[in-house]
Amino acid sequence: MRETYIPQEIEPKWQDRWERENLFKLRGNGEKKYILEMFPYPSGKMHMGHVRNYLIGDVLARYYRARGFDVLHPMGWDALGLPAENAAIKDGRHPAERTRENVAAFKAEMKSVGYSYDWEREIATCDPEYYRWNQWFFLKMREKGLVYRRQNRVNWCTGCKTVIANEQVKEGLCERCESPVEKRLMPEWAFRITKYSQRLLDNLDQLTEWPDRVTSMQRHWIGRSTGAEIVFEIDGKPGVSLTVFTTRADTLFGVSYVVVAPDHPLMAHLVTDETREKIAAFADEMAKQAAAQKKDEEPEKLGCFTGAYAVHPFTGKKVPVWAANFVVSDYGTGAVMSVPAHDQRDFEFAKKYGLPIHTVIAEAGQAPRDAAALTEAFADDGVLVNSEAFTGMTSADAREAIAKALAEKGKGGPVVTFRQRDWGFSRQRYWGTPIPVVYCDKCDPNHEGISVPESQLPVMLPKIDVTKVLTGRGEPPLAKVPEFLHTTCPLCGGPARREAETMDTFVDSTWYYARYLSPHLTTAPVDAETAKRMLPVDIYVGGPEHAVMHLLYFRFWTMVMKEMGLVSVEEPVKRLITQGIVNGPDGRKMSKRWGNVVSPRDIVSKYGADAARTFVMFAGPPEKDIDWSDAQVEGCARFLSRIWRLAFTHQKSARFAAPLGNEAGKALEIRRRVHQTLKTVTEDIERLSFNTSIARIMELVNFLTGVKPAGDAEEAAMAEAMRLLAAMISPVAPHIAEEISEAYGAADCLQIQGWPAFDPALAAKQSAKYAVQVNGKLRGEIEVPADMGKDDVLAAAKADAKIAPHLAGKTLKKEIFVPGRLVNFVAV
RNA sequence: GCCGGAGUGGCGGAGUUGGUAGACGCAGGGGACUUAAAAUCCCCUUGAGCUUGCUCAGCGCGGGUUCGAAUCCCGCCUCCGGUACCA
Repeated sequence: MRETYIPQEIEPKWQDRWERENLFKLRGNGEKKYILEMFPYPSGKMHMGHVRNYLIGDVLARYYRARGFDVLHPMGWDALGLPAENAAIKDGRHPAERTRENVAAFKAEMKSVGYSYDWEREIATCDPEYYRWNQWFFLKMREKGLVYRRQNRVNWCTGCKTVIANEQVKEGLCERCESPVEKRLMPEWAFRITKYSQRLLDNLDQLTEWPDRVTSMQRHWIGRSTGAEIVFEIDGKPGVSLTVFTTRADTLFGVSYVVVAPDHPLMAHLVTDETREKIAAFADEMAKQAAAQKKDEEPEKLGCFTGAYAVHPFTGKKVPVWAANFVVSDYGTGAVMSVPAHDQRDFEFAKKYGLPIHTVIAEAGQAPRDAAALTEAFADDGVLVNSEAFTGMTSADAREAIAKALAEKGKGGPVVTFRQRDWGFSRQRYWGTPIPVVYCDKCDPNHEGISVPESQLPVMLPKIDVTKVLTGRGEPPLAKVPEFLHTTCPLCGGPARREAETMDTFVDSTWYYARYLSPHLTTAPVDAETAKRMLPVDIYVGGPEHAVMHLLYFRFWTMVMKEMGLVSVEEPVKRLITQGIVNGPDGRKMSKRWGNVVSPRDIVSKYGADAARTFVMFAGPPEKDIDWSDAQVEGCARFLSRIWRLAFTHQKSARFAAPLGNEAGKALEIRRRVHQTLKTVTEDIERLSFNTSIARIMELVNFLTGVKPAGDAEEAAMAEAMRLLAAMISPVAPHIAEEISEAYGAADCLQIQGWPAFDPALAAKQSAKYAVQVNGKLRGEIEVPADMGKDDVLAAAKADAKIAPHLAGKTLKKEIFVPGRLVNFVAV
C-alpha cells in the first residue's frame, strides 16, 4: 500500500473487483438472510436520505454475508407516479424518458457509494414486465371479491375540471390554477382491505421486531372499536330510519338530538319543504369548507336543522335531526346520536344551538350533576341515572345490557367497527398501471366493467403525444388517447371502451419484495418455491413516513398472496427499521428552498465513499434524524486516514500470519484491547447501534496509534490487530478495509474471509470499577478484580479513604450492591 | 384536531433491564515537531464557586415514586412524521 490514503484511487478498484467476483449474488445454499430497503421513487437526484436508507441495509448485508449467511440484497425502482407526470405537464417531456434518465443517474450514484446490490435482480415498476402482474392481481382479486366499485369523496378542481391530489390543494385552492377546490363524490375502484382489518390487527402481536411506534400507529389506524348500532325511526316517515354507531350506548337515555353528515344518503327523506333549500345550501357550503380546511385546524362546528325528528328506541320521545360538519358520511354510519351531558363535542354544539342537555351518568357514589349548571361534559364512565330499567348499572354493564336489549327489539345491537376504510386505488392519471377493464354497452349495460382476460395482459400504457394528453385538465389522460380507449369487448367482440383510470402507485410497492426473488418470471408474479425459502424479508429498512399506509397495504397484499398460494408467509417482514431524516447542516430539512441540499456525488468525490458512509452511520442511531455536517465528515475522513497510516506504519509486521500465543505485557494488552473491541463491535452491530460500534473502533485506533511494537510477539499482535480492524470496519468502510486486508496478506475479499470470532479469554474484563455512593450521592470509586464477591467489594468500599469519612459516626441502614457497577450505603 | 415520536455540554451524540450523566466525534484552548505553515502527535474542555481538590447545580418545563430517575408515573411546552389521490 502507498503512504497516503487516496480514496478516489482505491474505491473504484474494489467496486470493480466485487462485481467481477459476483460477491453479492445469492448462493442458493446455507441459511438465508433477506435484507431490503424501501425502493426509491427515482426523482431528479439522489439525496442524503437515500444514502442513509440504503447504507443501513448495506452495512447489515455486508455484515451478515461475512457471517456466512446467504444474503439477498436487491434494488429496484418505484418508477410510476405523480411527480413525473406533473413535471411532464410543465415541460412536455415524456415521463418514461425522464424516469429512464433519473434511474440511470441514481444507479451510477449508488454504485459510487459502494452498495453491495445484486443488480441482476433490478426491477422497475414502469416496465410492462412488472405492471402486468399488478393487472393480474387485480383480476384475481376481483374474482375473490376483493375489488369493487364505490363512490368516494375526492378533491375536484373547479378550474382544471379534474380530480387533484390532497398535496395539490393549497388552502382550498388548486396549486396549479388557483381555482377553488370542492369535495365531490366520484365513482372509484377499491380494494376490500377492511375484510382483513381484524387479522391485520391481530398479527401485530407477532411483529415483535417492529418498532412499537409503528405497530402502535397501525393499531390506531385500524381503530377497532366495540359499540352498538342504534336504529332511530324517523317520525312520520314509515320505513325511513337512521342508524347511528356509538361506543357509549350507556348514554342512550341522554340523547337530545341526532346528527347526520351534510351529504348523508337519506337526506332527501329527512328534509321538509321548508328546510330543503337551506340544507342543500348548507351541504354545498360544507363541501367547500371541507376542501379548504387546513389540516391542523379544527373547523368551527356548524349545524343546520333538517326538519326531521328521530324516535328514541326506548322512550319513544322525538328528538330533532341536525346536519353538521363534524359528522362525515364515509366513517361509521354517517350519523351519530348526541348526548351533550356526556360528550364534549356534543356539549359545545348543544350550547351553541340551544339544544337540551340531560344528565344520565353520575360519578360513582355521587349525586348526578345538574345539567343546567354544567360548564363542560362529563365524559367518564359512571353509574346510570334517569335511564329506566338500566338506572343504577355501571357504564360498562349498561353498554352490554342496552346493546342486548336493542337487538331484542330489532333496533340495532352490539357491533364491532373499524376506523380503517377500504383502499380506493383508481387515479385519473397517465403514469400508472392501466386498470384492465373494458366497458361494453351491450354486454355490460350498467357499466360495472368487464375484466380483460388474463391472456390479453398486459394492457400496455400507450405511447402518447405528451403536450396533448398530459394537460392536467379535464378527463383522465388515457381518455384522450383514442387508440387506447377504443377496443373490442372480450365477450361479444363488439366495440368497447377501456377503463381510462390507472392504479395508485401504492399497488406497485405492495408486492415488489416478492418479485426480486424471480424478477423475470413470465408465468407468475412470484416463484412460490423460491418464496418458500427466501421469505419473509428478514430486515426491511425505510422511512417512518411509511409506517402506516404502505406497510398496511404491504401486509394486506401478503395475506392475499398467501391465500393464493404464492407465498407461504402471512407477514412479509420480520424486523423493521425506520430510519430518521438527514437534515441540512442548518438542521432544517434538506430542500432547494433552503439551499441546504448536500449531494452524495459531491461528497463521494471530495471525501470518498468510505468517509461519507462512516459519517452517515456515525452521526446517530438509525431511527433518529441527523444533521449533515461537513466538519464531521472531515473528521471521519481523518479517522480513516489514521487507520491507513497505522496500517502503513506497521506493514512489515504483516509477515506474521498469526499471533505467537502466550503473550505477556504489551503484546497481551494489544490483543486484549483488540478482542474486547471486536466483541463490543459485534454486539453493537447486532443491536443496530452502528454509531457506537464506530466509536469503539475509534477508541481502538487511538490506542493503537500510541503503540510502538518491539519484538516479534508485539509485531505479531499488531498484525492481528490490523487484520481484525479491517474486518471490523468493513461493513461501514469496505473499500479501505479491503485495501488493508490485502496489504496484510489476504488473497480473498473480506466478504469471503468471514466475520472474525473474538477470543473470549482475551475479551474478558480483568477488573471492575465500582461507583461508591453514600445516600445516593457519588463519593468515590474503587477498582477491584472482576471476580470479587459482594462482601469483599463492600468491605473494600467501606475501607476506601474517600468513603470512610462519610460513614464515620453514622448508622448503616442499608447496603445496595449492583454487581460490576455500584455500591450505595444508606446511612443516618 | 386526531394518532405516533423526539427533546442530554458551544454542536452531533453516548448512557442494553432505574445504578458513576457527557463515551466517541466536531468546534475551541494549550503544548510538541517545523525556519514557518499545513499535516501529524500529546494534553485540556458541562456550568458555577472557591482553598485545584473538592462542593453545589445540571438531561425541554413543573410535580411525584425510589436508597438511587435522562430512564418509571402525572401535568405542561416546543419540534418532527402520518392523517387515506406525494411516495
